[in-house]
Amino acid sequence: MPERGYHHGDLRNALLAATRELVRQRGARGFSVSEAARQVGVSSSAPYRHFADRDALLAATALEGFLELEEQLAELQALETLPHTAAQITTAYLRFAHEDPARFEVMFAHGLDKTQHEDLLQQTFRIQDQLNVRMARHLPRAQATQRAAELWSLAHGLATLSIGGNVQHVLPEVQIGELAASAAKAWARGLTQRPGD
Amino acid sequence: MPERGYHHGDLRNALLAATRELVRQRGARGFSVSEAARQVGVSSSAPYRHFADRDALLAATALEGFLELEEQLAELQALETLPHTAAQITTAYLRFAHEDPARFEVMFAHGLDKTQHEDLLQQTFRIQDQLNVRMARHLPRAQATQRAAELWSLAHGLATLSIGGNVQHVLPEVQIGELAASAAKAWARGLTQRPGD
DNA sequence: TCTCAATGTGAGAGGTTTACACATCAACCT
DNA sequence: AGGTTGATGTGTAAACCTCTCACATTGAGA
Repeated sequence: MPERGYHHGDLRNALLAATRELVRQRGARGFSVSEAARQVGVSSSAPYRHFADRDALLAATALEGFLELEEQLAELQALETLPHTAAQITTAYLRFAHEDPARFEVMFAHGLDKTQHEDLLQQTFRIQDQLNVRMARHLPRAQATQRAAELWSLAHGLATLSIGGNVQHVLPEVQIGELAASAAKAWARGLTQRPGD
Repeated sequence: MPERGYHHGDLRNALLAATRELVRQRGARGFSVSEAARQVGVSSSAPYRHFADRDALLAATALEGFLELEEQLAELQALETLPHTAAQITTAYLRFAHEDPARFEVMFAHGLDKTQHEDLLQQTFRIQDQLNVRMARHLPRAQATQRAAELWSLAHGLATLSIGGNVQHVLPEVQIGELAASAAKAWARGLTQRPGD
């Protein structure tokens, strides 16, 4: 590891990396700007040159998470039927959440006012769009947006409850992935059955 | 307001009330034990006679939330069909979440390790039971538990995304309640259509 | 070469959590 | 009555954290 001079050179990115790791270890609540600075080897006030405050640093790591989520959704290959597509998206979402639960929590922590962080809001829209496009392949255009929101809700609920350990204790034997696929397929089948009502 | 002597008399409850109000105002993150103590009129170390630490105080208010949620679910009258039941439960859940979003967040904050707070876990089970019973009215017994978890996930996802403002910005015109009912009914219809697969 | 804008440092103000020794008081036991 | 005691509140203080501000350092461009 190269000795560094007075200036770090890439502090912003180094802080983001340290933050992600710290959040992973100690959780969103346990994380502190000071410790991130310490880990990177700068003074505890240095981070404030790059991030307005603690929340801004967390928001920036949340943004990275949203970008990654968009990528992972984009990589999914299109499937034939709506039920399969719904199950595919749901399980992918679940996988992402389980990869780094603490960061996933940061991404949706209500503490971060998304209206204060325009970029976060934008990225949220792009993910919605991902889902819209995929729904539009199997549904009338007029329905797509609402249905996409429904699917997202289903996936998100599965993810958060599962991460929080609320499902495992009740259904230890069932794989959460199977449950997700089953719920998504049921929802999808129900859509095509009686579009009205 | 009566002058109080050296002892408060009902500090535990007073703290719970103050905590709920503070969490409602400043959010879970903005809440501090000190401020709750100040508000109640005791020294900042007094709360630790009643709660092991900050998290314990939050866990206790979360528990109150879970008890209230169980009550509200218990009050729902049984309906004829599965789709109607699913929609009814989902909208009730949503209503509860919107009543006090910050407390709802505290209830499911991953920061609180439910395995550390046995009572929280227990109450979670009782809510699952509520749903199980209602599902069992319309489905084979063997399915009920899993289906209840699916329904809970759907409702929970709708609630968290809606609270976080992730749905409103995408679908400003659609009432979140309608979206919830629609999703729940679709899911329910899909269940009865082709139980297998 | 000189200057300046960006970036890092150190000190410090003000807030928080929590431990600990001590104060107070209601209730209970003689 | 009078004394003891366990529960509950107080005050102090240590260890932390966020964030501000004046100052130091340095690379890059004029």
